[in-house]
Amino acid sequence: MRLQNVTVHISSGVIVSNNLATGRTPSIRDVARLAGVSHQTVSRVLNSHPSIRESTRLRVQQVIDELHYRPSRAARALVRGQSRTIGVLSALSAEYGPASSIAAIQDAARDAGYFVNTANLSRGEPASIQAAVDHLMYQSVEGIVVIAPQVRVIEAIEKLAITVPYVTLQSTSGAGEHALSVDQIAGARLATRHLIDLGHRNIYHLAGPQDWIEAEARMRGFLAEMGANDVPTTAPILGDWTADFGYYAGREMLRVRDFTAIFSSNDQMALGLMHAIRDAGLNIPRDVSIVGFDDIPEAAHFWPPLTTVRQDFAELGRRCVALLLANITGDTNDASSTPLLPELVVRLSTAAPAW
Amino acid sequence: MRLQNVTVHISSGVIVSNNLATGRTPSIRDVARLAGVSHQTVSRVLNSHPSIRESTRLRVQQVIDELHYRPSRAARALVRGQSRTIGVLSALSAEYGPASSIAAIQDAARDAGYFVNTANLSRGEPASIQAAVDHLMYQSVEGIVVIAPQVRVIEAIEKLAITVPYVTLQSTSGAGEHALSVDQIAGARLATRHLIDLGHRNIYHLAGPQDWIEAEARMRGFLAEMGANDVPTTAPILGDWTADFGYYAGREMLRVRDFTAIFSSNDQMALGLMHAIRDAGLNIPRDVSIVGFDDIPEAAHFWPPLTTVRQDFAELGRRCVALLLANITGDTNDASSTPLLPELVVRLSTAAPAW
DNA sequence: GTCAGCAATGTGACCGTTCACATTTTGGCG
DNA sequence: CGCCAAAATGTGAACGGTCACATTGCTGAC
Repeated sequence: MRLQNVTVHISSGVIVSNNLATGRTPSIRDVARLAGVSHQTVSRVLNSHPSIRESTRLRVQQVIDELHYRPSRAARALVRGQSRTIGVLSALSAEYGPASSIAAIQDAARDAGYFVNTANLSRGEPASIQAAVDHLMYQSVEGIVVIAPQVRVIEAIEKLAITVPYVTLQSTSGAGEHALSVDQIAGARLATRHLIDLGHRNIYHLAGPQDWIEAEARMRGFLAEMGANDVPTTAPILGDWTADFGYYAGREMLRVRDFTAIFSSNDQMALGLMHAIRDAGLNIPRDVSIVGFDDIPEAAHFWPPLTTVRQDFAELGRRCVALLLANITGDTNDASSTPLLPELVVRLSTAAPAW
Repeated sequence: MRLQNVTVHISSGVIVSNNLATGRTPSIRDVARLAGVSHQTVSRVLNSHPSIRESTRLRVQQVIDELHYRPSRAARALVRGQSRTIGVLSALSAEYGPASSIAAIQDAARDAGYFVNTANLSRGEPASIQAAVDHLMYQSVEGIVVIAPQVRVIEAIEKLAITVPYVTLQSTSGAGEHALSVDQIAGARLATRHLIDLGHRNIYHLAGPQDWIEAEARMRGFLAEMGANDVPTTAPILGDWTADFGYYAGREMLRVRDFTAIFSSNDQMALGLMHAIRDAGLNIPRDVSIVGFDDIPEAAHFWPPLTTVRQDFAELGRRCVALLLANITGDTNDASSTPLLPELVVRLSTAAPAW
């Protein structure tokens, strides 16, 4: 299982077979020697330089294949001064949304010839941000994608005066240059408008954690749409994205049953809400309508199937990489121009109010 | 946003301030010059060599801080011949289980001073495995964690004769040396036994995709427990892990309603099943009992809350890294000794059969 | 007072690639 | 058949660390 090196055969000082004398992994000079050319010619073959005779190219390539030679990434990075690596700074990386984006980022980066290194912020935040960024910088990443759109994380990053370009996913704060996101406000307005159109007037909003930028954006969208339709609002409840919280929040809310609909800031909390509402013996959507956000794959099979706002996490991840690479190479920023719009998916958890 | 280099001030050939003459990022020799020591002394400070006078260490450290000097990872990797990077080969990386494990792997690796590079297998499988492994090998990873426990992936990897240690997560195939997993068979037996104990005799099994090792293990556990209790079985249905499939499978199964319980190979499919069963006007658990597998965070809020088998993905990820690093450094394999056992979580989706 | 021995530091080579530049080969044309 | 530009290839020096070994300074035992 661990045969790291090419086997070696030396007999009376003469190298037998065309393997290397030493047990090292082959280098560009080994290839050169065996192919009867200079190391530089091999380098040119590797980088498909135009002025290489086809016959030479073939001969060198053959030796490369025989030796299973791979150029050393370290040596290349050293002399070129670039690592071809981008970093991802992520919180909640086990959640559906971030995980989907990360997967897409990795694919897109790989297609562009880049490597991806991820650092998580799972543990207690304070120094952890600094540590995570350090980890990435030590890896000499050429750029960073931030998928931890909490205000304090963004602030910390700006304070760190990072020396490489970075892009934040999902943040709708003014910073246009290095922020990319699905329009959360538009999505929240879609959801709210849907409830209003159905005839609801007593609508609660179960929001995400206060310092999450997207939670705040969804809240703003909710309030804006309510205001635009002259529907009075109560203060949103601040949750933590989990189904557990949704459940307990739902139980609290049901003590005073003065609403006919709830717009939840994500699908998990909506699930918890639905659980609490059913526990109370109420029917969804007859007694209470529920709208979620994200459209996780399970949402279509909740009971009842959840009306929610779909956003394309994968596309977001891809655009993010495009924007970041454009920043790195200095190209024009093509990708972020057209905004990414969320979409309302109407299922069975919403209906006109019974009263 | 992109001030890559230290600013430079030169006046009449004399370097003003203690910055570098060139716009380069500082190297170990720059630090040495400014601290009035040799580059080797700086190297020793960096690697906390014991025989360095405290005063010297302090002086060097100060220059390092002033210059914001960071050792070049590329140069270090080049001369040491090691990258301090491990690769993760993953399929379904957006799913809860794999995503949790990946996050834990990253944390554990970071704590051990390693970097993690992930390659996904999302696209069409055939050449993609080779490409993904190539990607990782080119990154010169020192080891690989495989979280794509499909038979063909494992086979492909073994065929590739990878020159670095690798560990497969979740595979219960005999290969003890580089396989680590929660005991899937035991978990499946727990779930099955639970249904049998409740009095069920007509139990279906909705399995995972055929070539997934863990799907096969759960199926084997199911069959073993059924056999041990002399309960006749029908052929398991092979699914694809998604809630959508669970839904359609459920609809098919309900055409002939000859069962009182279903053991689903994961929670998502169980959710789909429950959806289909309710659509048919049946009650869970009165008419049909359902057991899932994984205990995703949402399972507790399904309707009804899902009885399922919990496995500790995070712990699995951590152990995986421990095992891999032990393999890399040649240490004794401490971590994998005690098996990781899954746990039955009984909620409300199971009950004694009504008939 | 000298010298062994260790602590602290310095010197030069080397890792595997690319870069800038030098040199050789090739082919077309007068 | 010689000449010249362009094509093809070669040469040596970086890149920024670490390694092996050399050197210096200091302490203490005889």
